[in-house]
Amino acid sequence: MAKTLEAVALAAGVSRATVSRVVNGSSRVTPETRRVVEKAIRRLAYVPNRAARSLVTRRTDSVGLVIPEPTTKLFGDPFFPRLIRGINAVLGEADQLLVLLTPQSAHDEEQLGRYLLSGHLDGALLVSLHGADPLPGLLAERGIPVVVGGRPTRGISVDVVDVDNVQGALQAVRHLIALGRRRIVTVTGPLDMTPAQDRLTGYRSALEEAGIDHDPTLELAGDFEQTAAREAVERFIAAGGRFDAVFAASDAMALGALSAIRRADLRVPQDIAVVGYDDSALALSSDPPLSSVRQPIEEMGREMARAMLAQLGAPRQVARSVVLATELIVRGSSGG
Amino acid sequence: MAKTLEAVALAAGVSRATVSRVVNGSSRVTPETRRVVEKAIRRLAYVPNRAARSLVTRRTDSVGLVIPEPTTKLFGDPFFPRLIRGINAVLGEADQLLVLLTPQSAHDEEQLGRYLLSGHLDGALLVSLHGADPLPGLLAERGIPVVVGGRPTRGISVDVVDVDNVQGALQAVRHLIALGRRRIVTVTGPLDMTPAQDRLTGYRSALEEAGIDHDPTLELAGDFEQTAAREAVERFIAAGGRFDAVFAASDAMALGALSAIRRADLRVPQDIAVVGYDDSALALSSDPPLSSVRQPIEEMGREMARAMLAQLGAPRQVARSVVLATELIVRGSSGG
DNA sequence: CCGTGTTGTGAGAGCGCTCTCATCCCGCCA
DNA sequence: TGGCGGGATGAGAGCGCTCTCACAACACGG
Repeated sequence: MAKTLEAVALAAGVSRATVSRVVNGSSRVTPETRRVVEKAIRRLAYVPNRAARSLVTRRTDSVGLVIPEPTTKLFGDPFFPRLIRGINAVLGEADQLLVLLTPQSAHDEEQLGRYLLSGHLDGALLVSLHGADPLPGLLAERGIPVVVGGRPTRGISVDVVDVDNVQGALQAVRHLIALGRRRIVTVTGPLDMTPAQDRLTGYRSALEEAGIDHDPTLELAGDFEQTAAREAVERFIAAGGRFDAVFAASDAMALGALSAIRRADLRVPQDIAVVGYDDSALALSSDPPLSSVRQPIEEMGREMARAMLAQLGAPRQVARSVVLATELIVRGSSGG
Repeated sequence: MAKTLEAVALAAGVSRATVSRVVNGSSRVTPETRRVVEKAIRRLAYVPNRAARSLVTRRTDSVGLVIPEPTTKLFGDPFFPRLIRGINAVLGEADQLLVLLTPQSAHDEEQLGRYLLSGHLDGALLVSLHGADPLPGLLAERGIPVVVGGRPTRGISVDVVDVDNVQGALQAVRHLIALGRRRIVTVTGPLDMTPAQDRLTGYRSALEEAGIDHDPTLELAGDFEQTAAREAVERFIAAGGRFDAVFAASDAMALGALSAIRRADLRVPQDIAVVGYDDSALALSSDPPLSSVRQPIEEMGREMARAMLAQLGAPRQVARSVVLATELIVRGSSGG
């Protein structure tokens, strides 16, 4: 039953220490001894006891992925599965476990802070925090390795892996401009979130570099959800707004725009070209299918895990920041 | 730094054993002693060392959630976040951690088997396995607590939490029948998966109880994806098939049907009423919005966690099976 | 007043592992 | 041939906790 180091040592005719050395792949062991030990390990199907190891090394070989409640709601789509796949692909190779933490209240979050602080987990991956979440700062301060996915509002000094939202929006709007569109409406996300801000910035830059005058009435406020976007576009049309394209900061909002446009008896893409953001399942299922900006979610997961491993390996250096490129997928809604 | 039991004992003027008793909420401690110890614990912000505890109790207080690769692809939508929220809500209260395992190959899966077997995790939650995955049987055999989400094909004796797919389909088709529809097409999922089978069963039962003759040509084979469904319905129409409603076993397929119907210049819901399954984001965003069967995903997570805790608490009894009810959400696509 | 039972508390032995030292062995140079 | 350096191995001490057992203290019946 109990496969212990001891048992392996006995079987291989060496000491515990030697087996330990072999298991940990470390240095000074004769090739021959190593072979013998490895055979014994295989024969006994020995697997090290994580708890015992943790007890002495003071590492748990597991990192937490913190998904705050609001986030859970926001992300539909295969965001999480993909992110997690990416994270686990890298973590798995390093023999690290991924522990899922889903604080559902401020109280939970506080508890979670203490939890992490007390060394139950080697580090924490935080995704898409809202505005001024104190968690990353708190943890980083105490020396807990932290990697944040998505740029947090506050300029805290932690490792960040982000998708280039500015570039994504830039690509989308450039595409519309290349199609000859000039009056391009954008529907933004909630502007207290950095992705929303960045996408708006990208939109503006694209217009600017094309020498198109900035017209604030073309910037409609949305919240990443479909309904508000539809209403915003309806209001815009009702107010007599002229436009020949829409760049929505999410696919759901693009669908909202689509339905407003259709009600106004305008055609997509002939009259109005539409581009969304996320390249979600929605994009493919809409009619016409939505041109959209694809984000490398899985890669983001991998980068987060890599950053974490780096921090675990080496004492904390300067905070690094990785920004991943996006890709514009052109489909029917922008006339291809 | 090191908040140990010892330190608390010292501070409270008692022995380690007594502190341990207090921490584990167990029996025989004078109320007064307990008070003193609790105060010391609070003052020192003591948190038990999980590794040390595991080492002696042989329990890790964490359970694994196994998400096989294919599953990851299949589930879009907030399926995972919701499931995980449900699981963690219950697990968290019992101070159990959720560890995410995402085997990406058969090799990984084998490794995972050994992993679980070697006592690194107290139990495993498995979701939506394909056909004859040997994992649940293997683990259950070795006495590892296992809870499967979604009924596996093989009749293995493990705890199962499932959503009532038969009932869901029944609700959907009854609704169509109540609307006066008689020639109801169904687009099925891949029939090697139990949800697909069950939904087909529900469809047939509904027809039968309404005394509508079973017509196999109305059962179109799909794969839960949009494209195949659209093509299937297109072929059906091209072949001169008559119908006045569609029940699709997934929202994505319902959208596929929708687009085929539209191309044939038929109106939804006037000519053809459509009902989907999953009540995903797709359902809301489609035009018209899709009537769809909603599944209690979060509740499913909670039930899975509860079943797991029950197994962890008591030695293995007879396998239990929990089936959760679904709810039909009626929207525009079936004419309200 | 002693024996017995009951209850709260303490002492101490590990759980399986890592890691520091000490030890041993071997080759090599003087 | 003796001494020495260096590399491979073993012995042993914990890591922080739980849990068994022994013990102390007290109540109570005979």
